[in-house]
Amino acid sequence: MRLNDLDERIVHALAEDARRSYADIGELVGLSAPAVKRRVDRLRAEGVITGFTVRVDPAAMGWETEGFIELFCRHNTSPADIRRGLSRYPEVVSASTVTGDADAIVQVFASDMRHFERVLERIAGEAFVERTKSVLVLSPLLRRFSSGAPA
Amino acid sequence: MRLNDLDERIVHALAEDARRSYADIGELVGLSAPAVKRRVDRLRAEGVITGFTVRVDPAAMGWETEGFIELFCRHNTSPADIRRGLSRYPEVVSASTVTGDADAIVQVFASDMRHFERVLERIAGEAFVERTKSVLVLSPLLRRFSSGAPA
DNA sequence: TATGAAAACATCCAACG
DNA sequence: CGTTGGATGTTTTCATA
Repeated sequence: MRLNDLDERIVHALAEDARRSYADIGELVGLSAPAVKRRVDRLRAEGVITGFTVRVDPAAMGWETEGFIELFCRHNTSPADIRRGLSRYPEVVSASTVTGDADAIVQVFASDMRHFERVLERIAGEAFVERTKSVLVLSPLLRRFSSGAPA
Repeated sequence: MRLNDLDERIVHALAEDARRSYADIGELVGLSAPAVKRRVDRLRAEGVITGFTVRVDPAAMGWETEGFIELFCRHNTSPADIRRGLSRYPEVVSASTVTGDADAIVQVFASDMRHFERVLERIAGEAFVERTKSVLVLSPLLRRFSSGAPA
């Protein structure tokens, strides 16, 4: 499922502003509005574009505290187990299994330090978790694309 | 800059589908289309909503390889220096200064391992970088919200 | 200060060439 | 893929609470 240059430029335009009109995008990439719509529809059908979402200032949503939690899991813990365990936490915005010492890296948004600590303790108490190591975000420097499935 | 219940429900509706019409959202939250638009306009003006973007399957974009790079920087490196240095890499999708041993955590998408390695070497060669430590993502388990400023 | 109704305007999208 | 035109959505104006 390879994208050509036109598709990439359309996706890029949508990444910058997903509410931009098809006519605007068409002007940008040299296509008519319906042609752009047809490509966007095709990209959605193919699963390249999985949806449209809003970019939000976390602080404004009351999420003042952000951090990463490294998970060291018990033996015989599958990625699916981790996923299932973590999906119940609304504070978890992203999680991945990784190479290296830790088994997974989990990104968490919390309202404040107390909230973050409470989430950390609950995650550390999960049956499949052996120990954790966490770092707090001081300043978010860059936040670019959005990917994957909705909440 | 506190949000009331109505604002939160509007933001939530947009987070699920940013191209949903104002009339649809209005029906959902019990407002007319113009009332929803005015609130969205206000949220944008206040910086709560920073934009609208598309959710993309990274693999479909040709980004098969994902990883985190911990940055250990030279003394007197400011967050702005790191931001400036990293913003030139299109492969960098997120970066934050953090507590703990490392100074910053950088999330990178690359087309394959060779590409990832090339980016890693170039970042490690930046003047402000002393050393790096990186892990590769094995499986992305969860990907939820989008936040922050556009590219 | 915030709302809804309505009108003017823009965009979308299915049909056709 | 582009053009067309009726349907749908957006945005301004206006009156009201």
